[in-house]
Amino acid sequence: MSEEQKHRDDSLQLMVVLARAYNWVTAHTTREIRQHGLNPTEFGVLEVLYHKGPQPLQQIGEKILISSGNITYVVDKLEKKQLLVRKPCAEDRRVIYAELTEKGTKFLASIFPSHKIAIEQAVSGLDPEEKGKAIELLKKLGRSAQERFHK
Amino acid sequence: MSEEQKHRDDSLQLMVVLARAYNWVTAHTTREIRQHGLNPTEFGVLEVLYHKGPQPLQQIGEKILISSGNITYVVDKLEKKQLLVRKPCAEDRRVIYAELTEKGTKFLASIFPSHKIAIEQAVSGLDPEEKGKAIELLKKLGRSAQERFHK
DNA sequence: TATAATTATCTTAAATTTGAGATATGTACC
DNA sequence: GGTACATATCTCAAATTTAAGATAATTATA
Repeated sequence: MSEEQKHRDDSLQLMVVLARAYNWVTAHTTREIRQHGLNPTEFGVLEVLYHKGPQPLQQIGEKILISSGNITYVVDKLEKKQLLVRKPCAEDRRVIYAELTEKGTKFLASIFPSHKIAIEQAVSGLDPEEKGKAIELLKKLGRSAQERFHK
Repeated sequence: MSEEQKHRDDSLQLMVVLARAYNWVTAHTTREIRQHGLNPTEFGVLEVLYHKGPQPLQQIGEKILISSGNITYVVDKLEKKQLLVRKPCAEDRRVIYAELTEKGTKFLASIFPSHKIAIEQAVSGLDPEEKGKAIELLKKLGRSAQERFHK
């Protein structure tokens, strides 16, 4: 196959290996998360709040790419579990913040170490230098794919 | 931050940028797929059959990482749409193959070009050399994550 | 100010996915 | 042959997710 031909199929192959890598890496983290009684979406919401502080529901949904209906559903569940609370925004009364409770913060702090270990195990096939290169490329890829996605 | 500390967080960051890249790249392909009246899982099944030929249901599920119940459901839908047929295996009567119909093959052939364009658009933020490097790293990452995942 | 357009959240029904277990078949071993 | 274990598909209920539209609040514009 010519160099030309090789390049013509690169995008397709990149898509394939990206999907495969994502699926198998998340297989590790999903199993770990479920062991703590959460599903991946619930964990995603808690993780955003844990690292970024209180966030409007809307913005949480944007960060983890789920629908508005799903955000309502998941936040309801987490509120029932008393891991977070809803706080109406005083400046803009359409907006509602989600904020971790003390219980939620402690819970996240308690499961994060094993979550991190699961990730390290999942990606340990790359050495530090390769990880650095992969981070650089994936950052660029993700950023550009987002920019090129027009509603 | 020390080099040591930087490396300690590499795995976490790799996970983050991998998820972000995957989510935004698939946002492109998912929209494209839905325009043809399919959901991503249905497309995934058809794509496997299109590229690999008739496959036992079990093996389709393994390739695209979905549950056995889901495979039955999706194959039912595709069979109703007359895009594929079930074919019992003569050698092993537990096994059922899925095989594209002529309609299914033609359909895939008709949507694949625009699917490919959507992918090319999604990953066009990387130049050919970067794509090659990313493919190499993601291939290694996916393979090792799969190997390290023990049931 | 009034009107229109936009935004954030929620509601509801339908679609999708999973998980547990049922059924039937195949394989290994005694 | 018979028994235990493994495998492939399917069934069914419950969990999750989406899509469309309702409601309320905000912003932009005439």
